[in-house]
Amino acid sequence: MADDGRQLTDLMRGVDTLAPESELADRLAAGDPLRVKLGLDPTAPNVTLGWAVVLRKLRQFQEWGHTAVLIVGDFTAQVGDPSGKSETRRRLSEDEVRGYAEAVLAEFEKVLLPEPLEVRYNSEWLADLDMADVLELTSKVTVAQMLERDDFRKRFTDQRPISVMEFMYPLLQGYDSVAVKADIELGGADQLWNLMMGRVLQERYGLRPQMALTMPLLIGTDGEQKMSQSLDNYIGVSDEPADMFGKVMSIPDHLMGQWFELATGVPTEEIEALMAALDAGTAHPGETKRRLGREIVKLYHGLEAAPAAEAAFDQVFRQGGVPDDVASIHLPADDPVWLPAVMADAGLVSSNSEGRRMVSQGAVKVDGVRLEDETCARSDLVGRVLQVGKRRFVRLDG
RNA sequence: GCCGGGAUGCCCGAGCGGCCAAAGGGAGCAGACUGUAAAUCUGCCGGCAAUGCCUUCGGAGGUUCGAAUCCUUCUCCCGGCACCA
Repeated sequence: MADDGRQLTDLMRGVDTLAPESELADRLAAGDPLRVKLGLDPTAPNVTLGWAVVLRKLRQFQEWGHTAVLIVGDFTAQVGDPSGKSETRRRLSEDEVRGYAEAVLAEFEKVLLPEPLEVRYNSEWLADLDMADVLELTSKVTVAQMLERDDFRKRFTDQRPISVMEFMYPLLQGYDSVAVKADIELGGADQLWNLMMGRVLQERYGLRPQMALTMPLLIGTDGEQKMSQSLDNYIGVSDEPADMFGKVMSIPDHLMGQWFELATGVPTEEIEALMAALDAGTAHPGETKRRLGREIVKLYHGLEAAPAAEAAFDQVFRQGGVPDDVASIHLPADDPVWLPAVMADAGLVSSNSEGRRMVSQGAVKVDGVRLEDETCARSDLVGRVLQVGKRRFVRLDG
């Protein structure tokens, strides 16, 4: 196969860890399509760019003809993956999980190819395990092996609680690999240990053990922590183009390299050139970041959406203007009008007090003119745009 | 089961009878600066049309002129020890 080299290079782009390292090349050379497993726990309703890093890797495998085996962890979501967490995670109800699963799957389809794709719910096999099966499963792994995992060991030595149920999580995830006979499993960098557990279990169940391939964790818009919905530092793949672009523009500069690499399809050599230009000072960071924003918007909303998103962004931020699609509200009949209440009613601020603070801090503008007083003649407001801070707008109707 | 420790605002955390809407930090918001960002500086950060008033310190009672602070009780969490057909 003349393509083997190219295929391997392509598949290895951005990869954090591949274990065992040499096996993938051999398997690709053998020419059989691989069963590529990716498990997702529907614990939140959106798909973030962080998730998309792994998803897009899965898509790459599809593009080379391998089968994507998507495991919806409807069962495991109710256990809760403790990976990287310092404490026991809240358990989700069945209804929550089902709702999330549907929402998340719909978003996944935007990234993955329809073929070859296999979607499986892990309750299919996990819900039917009886006690004998469970004992069998638990007999395959020792407590010492469990405690090799960093977060478990840490909690153990710190004398913080670890429930036995949490020990079950990696076993169940690993059992998924047994059930679907995965050849390779993808995941975020924090999943490596869990993926290796799948490998161990497959071997003990007499199957060919899977490979593990992890992607680095995308840092969130705060520039500090991994992107996640619970930290609210994320961009969702379904975010509106303008919103998506704006959020990209707000990331710290030092994230650009990683984001180009992991969140766009820009070729590696080109990214290197971009980064080199930044280091050399020959490229403007702002311009480079705009490129990043366009690339990301393009990926999820199409080619035409990118320039439009950028223009909308400029209108608001660069020119301090007003976006095109501003919601309208009706002013109360009073005259003069007391603005704090209007802002609170419109949801621009959380309370009248907050509104008053905004006025006193000079954050409130009417048609771009800073407001000095909380009250304002009605005639000066009708038909104008009320702005709070940089990005909250509302049009005032009579 | 026994012994001990704990529950404070979005989070962490001080307070231990009045000076407490509650220190400090983080997060967040706003303003200045900028590249839009980061960094930095400044301000805000329970509610109320407001020099005051109202609701907050796990729940319910009580003591007191006065309680986040003291007492009783309940709920929940944590640790240690014991027990385990």
